[in-house]
Amino acid sequence: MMVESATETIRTTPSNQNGSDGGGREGGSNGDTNGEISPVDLLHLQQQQALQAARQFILQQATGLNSPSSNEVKQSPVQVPVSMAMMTPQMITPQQMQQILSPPQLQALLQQQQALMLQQVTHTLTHTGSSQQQQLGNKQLAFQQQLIQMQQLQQQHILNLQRQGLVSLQPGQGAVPIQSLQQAMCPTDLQQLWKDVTGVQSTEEVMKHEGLDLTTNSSNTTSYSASKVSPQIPHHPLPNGQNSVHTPKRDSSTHEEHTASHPLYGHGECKWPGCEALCEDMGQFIKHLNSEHALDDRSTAQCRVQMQVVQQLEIQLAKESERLQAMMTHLHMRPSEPKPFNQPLNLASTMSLSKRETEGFPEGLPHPPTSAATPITPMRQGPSVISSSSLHGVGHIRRRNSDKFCTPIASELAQNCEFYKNADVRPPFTYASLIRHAILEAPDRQLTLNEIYNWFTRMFAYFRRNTATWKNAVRHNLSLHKCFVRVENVKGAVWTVDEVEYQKRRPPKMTGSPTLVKNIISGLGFGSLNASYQAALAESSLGLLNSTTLMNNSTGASLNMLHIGHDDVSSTVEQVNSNGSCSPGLSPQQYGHQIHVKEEPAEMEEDSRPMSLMASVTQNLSMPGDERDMEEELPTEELE
DNA sequence: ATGCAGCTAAACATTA
DNA sequence: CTAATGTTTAGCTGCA
Repeated sequence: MMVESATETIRTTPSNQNGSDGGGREGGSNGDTNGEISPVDLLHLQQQQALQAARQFILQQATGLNSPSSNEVKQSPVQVPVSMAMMTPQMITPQQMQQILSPPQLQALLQQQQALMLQQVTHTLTHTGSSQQQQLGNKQLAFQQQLIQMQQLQQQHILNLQRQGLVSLQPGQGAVPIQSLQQAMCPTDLQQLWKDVTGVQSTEEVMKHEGLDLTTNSSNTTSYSASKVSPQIPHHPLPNGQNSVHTPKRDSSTHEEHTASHPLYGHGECKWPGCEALCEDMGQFIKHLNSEHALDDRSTAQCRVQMQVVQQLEIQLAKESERLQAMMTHLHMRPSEPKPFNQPLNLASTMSLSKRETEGFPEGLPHPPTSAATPITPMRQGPSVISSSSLHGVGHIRRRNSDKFCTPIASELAQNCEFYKNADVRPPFTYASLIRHAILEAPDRQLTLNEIYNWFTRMFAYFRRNTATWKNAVRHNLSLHKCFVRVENVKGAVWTVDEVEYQKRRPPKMTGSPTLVKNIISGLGFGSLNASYQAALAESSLGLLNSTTLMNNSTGASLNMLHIGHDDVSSTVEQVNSNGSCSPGLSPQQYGHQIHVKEEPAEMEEDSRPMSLMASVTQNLSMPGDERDMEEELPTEELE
């Protein structure tokens, strides 16, 4: 989900755009052909083309141009009342617009454009002969409906963004810093906005002209290729597409544009999709534009197709961006940030895969790629993103290790708290460890069953589904494990943790052998990298370890290895962990009781999160101890 | 091969 | 009676 991290997305986008721009420009400047346009360039160019066309329309209409001549005027931004948008010259690129406008402003812009168009339509209608009034009236009606649809669409989009946490703005809200906008909105979102605009415009055009019904608005389901091939387009789609590509906005922005440039005109050719008509000069082009590409069914259809193209490309871009994020996540591993997203996801998923899930459940697989979808989602992933893996819920993941000793779930959780809250990823802890953690976090170290349930759902997105299953498991664990003591209370029964029993559960585990770390690393199987990492490890730098972990995560094999290592390690370090890190991430409430930690050995989830690993490692390292410590720390728990 | 630990599922009892 | 809460048993899987 989606969730994707906005940041990453954003980052990606710019780069893509830039890259495309750069490429596009060069190629585009030539105007030529296209021989080898990369998908990105294509996307970029087409989007720009569509956007510009849309912008033009708005401007034109705003200026009152029903007449052809007015079209020519398009270049002057002039008159448009009000909004920045209006003030914005055509030449401004979407990116620029994005930078200039804050989310609220963008929204306002869209609304204004719509309103403006509506007004114009109305105006036009008013001045039209009575004979046509009826017809126009119908058109107007249709147009208005379309506008409404567009608005709804936009609102919906904005809401989605807000929901995803990508955008915090609210329609009426004050201006938002540009930066926030950029951060808040992922490229696709911005594109979507533009798309909406474009769509509106096209719609308007249509309306203006013949009353076509653009019912299509946005709903086209056709695929990119399909749309391109769509019968509606008389011209040669393919060539056009390419041309269009070439016509990058950049052209417009460049020198040519200033004087007499038109987004749809470049290198002496009409860049209208499917049209390669040669035009000696701007005047001729304008003429051609008005005669050949006036508002009619065909143009409308082409516009729609273009919209679809843009849409498809946006989707593609989003996917690629997600992939990139996932890749970066694996390779970069940002140590410090708690962002759950990245690593945790991967880790968790990977871990599970490596372990058992692989066999039975697909959980692991989907993650990497999917996770991105979230989105990110965040939130997505995400959110959502992540979700895929967890869905199965079923699988048992095993956590093996951790439970055995107590674990420093706290630190883990603390670090990846947000991640688990948003990502539909199964936590790598055992039910027992989670329950214990929940209880210990409570102010009085006791919780009712329902409160435990609530904690699970609050802390883990994963436990917001399949409630029957995990709740049953929770009850089962409470009853089964002696460490959970049921205490009759005035209000009813509450559950407490008997630390002694809990620790008894698992024997102090094995001692970590000094070699563990080494094994782990080697297990990861990094070639040369390993060497360096190992060296780093030698130095006992946690950071390195973290990275290593991440790296591992990326590869299944490595994961397994890692996993193993953890198990071994699992034992003791908890104290360290508990002391330090645990609480940080936890919510205030949770905070309270981390103290206990000491008692338990620190276990970490095995496989799971790199973060935790890192943390633990760090702790261990920090200690005078050696590998042994490491081992202990490494332990991870899985839960399932 | 065996035992342990953990997970899921389900049956059943008790209580609110 | 229903739903929530507890208890217990069974079958599986992974790991040591």
